[in-house]
Amino acid sequence: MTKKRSEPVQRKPRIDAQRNRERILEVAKAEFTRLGAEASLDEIAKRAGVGAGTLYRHFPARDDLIEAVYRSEVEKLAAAERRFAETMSPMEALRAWMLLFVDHIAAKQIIAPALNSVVGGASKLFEGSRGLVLGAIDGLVKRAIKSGEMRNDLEPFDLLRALIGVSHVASGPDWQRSARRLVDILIAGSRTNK
Amino acid sequence: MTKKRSEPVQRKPRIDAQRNRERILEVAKAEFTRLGAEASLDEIAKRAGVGAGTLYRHFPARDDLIEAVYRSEVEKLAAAERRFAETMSPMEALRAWMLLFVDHIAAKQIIAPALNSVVGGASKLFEGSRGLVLGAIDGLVKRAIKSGEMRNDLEPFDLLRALIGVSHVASGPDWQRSARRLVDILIAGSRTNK
Amino acid sequence: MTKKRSEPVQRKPRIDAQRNRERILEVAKAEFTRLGAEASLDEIAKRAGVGAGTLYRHFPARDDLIEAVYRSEVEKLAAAERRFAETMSPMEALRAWMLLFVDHIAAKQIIAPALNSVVGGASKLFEGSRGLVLGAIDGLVKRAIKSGEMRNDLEPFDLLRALIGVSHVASGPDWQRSARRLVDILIAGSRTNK
Amino acid sequence: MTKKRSEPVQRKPRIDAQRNRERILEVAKAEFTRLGAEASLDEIAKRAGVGAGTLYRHFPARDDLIEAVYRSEVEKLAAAERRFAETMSPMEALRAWMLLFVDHIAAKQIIAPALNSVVGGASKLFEGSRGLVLGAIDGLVKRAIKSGEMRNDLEPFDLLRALIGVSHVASGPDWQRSARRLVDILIAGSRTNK
DNA sequence: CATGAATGAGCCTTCATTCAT
DNA sequence: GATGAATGAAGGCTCATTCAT
Repeated sequence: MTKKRSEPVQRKPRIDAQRNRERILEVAKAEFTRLGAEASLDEIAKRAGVGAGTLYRHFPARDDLIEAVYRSEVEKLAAAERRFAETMSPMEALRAWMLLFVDHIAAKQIIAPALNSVVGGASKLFEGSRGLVLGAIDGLVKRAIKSGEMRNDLEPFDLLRALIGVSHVASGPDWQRSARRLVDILIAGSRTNK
Repeated sequence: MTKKRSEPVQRKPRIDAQRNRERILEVAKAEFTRLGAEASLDEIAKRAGVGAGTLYRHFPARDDLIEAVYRSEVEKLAAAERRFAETMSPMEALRAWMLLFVDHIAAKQIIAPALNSVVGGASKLFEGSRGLVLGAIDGLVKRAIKSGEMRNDLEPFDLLRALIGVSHVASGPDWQRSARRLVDILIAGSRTNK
Repeated sequence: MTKKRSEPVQRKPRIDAQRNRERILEVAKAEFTRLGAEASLDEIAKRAGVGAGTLYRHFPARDDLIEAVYRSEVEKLAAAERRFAETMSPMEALRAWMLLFVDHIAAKQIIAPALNSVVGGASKLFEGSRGLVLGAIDGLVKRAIKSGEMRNDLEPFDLLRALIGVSHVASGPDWQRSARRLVDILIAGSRTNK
Repeated sequence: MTKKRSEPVQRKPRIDAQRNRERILEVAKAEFTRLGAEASLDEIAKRAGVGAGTLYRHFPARDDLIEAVYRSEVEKLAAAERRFAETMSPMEALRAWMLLFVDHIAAKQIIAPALNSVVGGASKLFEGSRGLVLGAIDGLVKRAIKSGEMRNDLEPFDLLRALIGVSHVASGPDWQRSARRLVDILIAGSRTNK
């Protein structure tokens, strides 16, 4: 606006905005991972190399930023579900997805709380993307039940809760292997008693 | 000078110190439950009806307060373990304790993180009481393995991690029943494949 | 929102940053003078008509503010030394500068302690500007010695120390004249015994 | 008062009170020396092994404590003056006393400010003991003037101010020798121009 | 007389959010 | 659209002083 107001120049168009948005998201993910959902927005803006105002233009409220970070992760999970369902046996696919979930989501301190409220159904935010995760686990579980390998009294939700719980524990030197063992216990506990 | 507006007059004897300490602990537990470990200490003091300085006299650092709250909970769990082990069958005792754990510890947002670091072994605080929880779960699991009902490849730690995870999820209208189902899945997954 | 109640409206341009900075410095100098280096930063901010945060943006640590105040004073002294050296005889210049030092620096309670640590060489802050004062007194003394009017066993440092001491005493109804007499004693004590 | 109110027991009489008072004074001097006049009274009480209330009983206000510390020092100086005056020549006595002053008073951060206000005549406290120092320096200077060795236009006050100033500078590795040189300059500047 | 618990004002500091440029 | 300065509300913590026992 401070430009000579006659030329319709348009030098720095959307590209810049888009680039900023992405940089912010990237940094935000890292910061939320490091410090949890309370990470300083000022710090995020600074690390992303933008002014505080710019961050606020893109994400008017803290939750908007959290959700954006969260959604990008969730989309990866949903995609994986489709991939696994096509290429693996039902129980294998379930197990693989559960492991991916833990691996991927764990240590990302916002994600677990965010998912938490998804499961709880409490929060307004995340409304949009909750379907993605729920759909994924639901599909996997239903397929496994249909195949007869899994108890039919199992609530997909419960499994999701358990996974979220396990993800919370992501810390300590050995947590990766521990998580793996836990997934296996969950799987074992979910099988039909042949 | 602006006193808590409900009590008549109240002396201020030495017993008050103890009473204050307890009131602070009580309020702190509630606040930590509501808001997590970041709850405002000033607010806690206010709700407990004491000056900020009084809180600091009793608990010079935030961690001291957290630990005190945490320890009082943990002691209840350890006591329960002894009770259960005496009066129930191994698997029953384990299940009962797990349920108690979830019921009791859940929704208390400091506890889970605190236990987390116990499991992770990372934190200096809680050093003192970590043995209590670890001992409890360890005893229960070992007894169940010895009885032949439980897989002998099970790491007590893993179960604790799973419980902590489940506890994290404490929210939503149905979480109590969900937690119960999860515990049963964990138990089922832990049994020997007869 | 509660604005300083005297100014009409005032834009809030970028120039304001500079203006704020200066206002803060001004107030800080006055407050440090009144109360010493422990003056309340909150109070300084309030008197300068800015929010606490603004003060902290400009001077992240108390020492940054102290140093800024200190440096602006010291620069005036260094400038005066150059002026005096050009226009006066050696002993006159020295005396004039000493009087200026006392007049100028005195009653400014941060300055004296700050200079103190300059002389002591102890403090990290002020590192930058210590050269200025040291250089000034050094130049004046060396010139006076060279002229033969001053004892050649005189440590410029000592004179500086004495001046700082005298500056400390700045209070009481008669201190200005007293300081003047002291400077003269110091000068007299520094002359060669013809 | 909470004792059985019939026996006139009197087990812990003045001795204790006196001992406490002295211990407090001792500790206070050390603390004031370490931290200046802002030292924590709580800390002083603690180090003296008494309750905060006890300190307040003996010294109702901070200034009362400061003055008490101050006075005990000042009395030593006054005593020294009498001693020196009897055993030394006028100028020697003056010089010795000045050195003692610097040695003794220096590094005791309350003393200098306290004396400061004595000289300034501003403060109500210290009223009582100001005469002691003033008397000492006055006596020494007058005697030296009378002997013809000292300029008769010298204000004893001025010398005191200078000494206080020099005392302020007490820090840095070399301050003792520097202070000594300064005293000599002052003496030199005070002599009659033979 | 001594004790030490309690109080609460006051200071420092951080940070989300707004807004003029 | 971007920038970054300004704001002000919290919150943490300390400490002088009072007061019940």
